[in-house]
Amino acid sequence: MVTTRNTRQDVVAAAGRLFAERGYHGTSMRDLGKELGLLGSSLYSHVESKQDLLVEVVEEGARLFEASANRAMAVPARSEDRLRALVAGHVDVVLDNLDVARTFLNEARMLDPEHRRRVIGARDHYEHTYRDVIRRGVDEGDFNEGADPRTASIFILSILNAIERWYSDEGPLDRSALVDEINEFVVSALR
Amino acid sequence: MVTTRNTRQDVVAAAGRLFAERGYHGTSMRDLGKELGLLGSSLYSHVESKQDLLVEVVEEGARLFEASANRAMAVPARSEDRLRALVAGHVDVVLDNLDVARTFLNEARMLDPEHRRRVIGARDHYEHTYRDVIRRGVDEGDFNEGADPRTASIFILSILNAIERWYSDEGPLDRSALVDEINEFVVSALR
DNA sequence: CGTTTACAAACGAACGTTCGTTTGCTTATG
DNA sequence: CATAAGCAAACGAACGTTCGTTTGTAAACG
Repeated sequence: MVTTRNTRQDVVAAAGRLFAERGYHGTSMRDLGKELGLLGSSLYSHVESKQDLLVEVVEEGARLFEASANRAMAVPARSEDRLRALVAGHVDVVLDNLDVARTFLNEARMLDPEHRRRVIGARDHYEHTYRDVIRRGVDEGDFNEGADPRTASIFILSILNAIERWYSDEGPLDRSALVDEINEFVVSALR
Repeated sequence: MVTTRNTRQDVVAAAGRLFAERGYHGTSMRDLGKELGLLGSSLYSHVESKQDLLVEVVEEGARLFEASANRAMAVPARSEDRLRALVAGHVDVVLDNLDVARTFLNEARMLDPEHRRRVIGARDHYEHTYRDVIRRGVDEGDFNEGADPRTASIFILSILNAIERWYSDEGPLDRSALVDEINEFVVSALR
C-alpha cells in the first residue's frame, strides 16, 4: 500500500478535473472530496474556500497561456512563423492541460468580479499578441492587406479555444496533424 | 398599469436569459421567479421541472439552427454561395436569439443523458451539412483539394459558435460586416 | 342579466435534501 | 512530540419541489 496523503496540489488538480467536466456550480465540495477519497469537509485543511480553488485553477490557465505566448515571441522569426509558433504553443497548452484549459475557458465567468477582471485582462493581453503579429505580417507583406488584425485574431482564437470541445487523442488526427491543419487553414485565410 | 399575466413562453424566455447569463446550475428557480416578478414556487404552474425548462430552451436552439441550414440549402447555388448562406444564416440565428443560442451552446451538456444524446445528434447533423457543402465544393473545383471537409467544417463552426462570446452590437462591426469578415476569412482559407 | 362554476396563475409555507463551511477531536507522519 | 491531514458531526442557508389556498377572469347557466 503506497497511498500517499493528499497535497494542496492534488486538491487543485482534482478541482480542475471536476470543474472542467461538470462546471463550477455543478461540482460540490463533497463531490470533490469523493474524487480524492476524502470527506468534503476535509478539503478545508488544504484550501480556504471553493471559490479559492476556482481562482487557483483559472489563474494557472492564464499563466500557461501567457508563458506559451512569451516563448513563441522570444525567437526571432518572420510573422508567419511567429503565428505558426503561437498556434502550436496554444495547442500544446490545451492538450497538455486539458482540465485547466477547459476550466479557464468555460468557468472564468463564475469568478467574483475582481478576479474575473484580472483574467479578462490577461485574456486581452494574450489576444493582443496575436493581433500584433498579424498586423506586422500585413505591414511586411506576408499577409493580405485586407485582413483586419482584430477580427482575424478573434477567429484564430475561436478555432483554438474550441479544440477542447471536439478533439480526441483517439480520433483520426494526431497532435501535429491538428496543428498543421489549423496553421494551413489560418495562413491561407490571411495570405 | 397594463401588467399582463405570465405565460409559459415568458417563463421559458426568462429561463433562456438566465441560463445564458449565469449557467443552468448557477440559476435557481427563485432567481427565475424574481426575474418575472414571481415566487419560485409559482413557476410550477407553468412548468414541470427546472430540467424541463432547460430541455425546452435547448431544443428551441436546435430547431432554429436546423431550420436555418434547411433554408440555406433550399436555394440552388454553387457550393461557395451555399457556404456563404450557411454562415449568414448561422450569424442571424445567434444574434436574433442570443440567449437561446448561448444556452444551446454552453448548457446542453447539463441535460440528462437521453436529451443530451438527442441534441448531440442534431448538432452532428448540422455539422454534416457544412461538411457536405465543402466536400462538394472541393469536388467541383471551387475549393482547394487539400482542404479536409471534416476539419474545415469544425473550424468554421468554431468561429461561428464563438460569436456569442465576444460580439457586441455596439462594437465597430455591424452584423453584415461580421458576416462578410467571416465569409472572406473562411472562403480564402478554402480557396 | 346576474350568479354560479371553472380554471389558470400566483401566493406563502413547508418539505426533505444538499450546499459551503466551521468546529473539535483523532490519527498519522516527519 | 509537534504538526499537518482527516474524520465526524453539526451549522445556517439555499436548493428544487409540493401543498393547500387565494385571486382574478372567463364560461355556463337559471
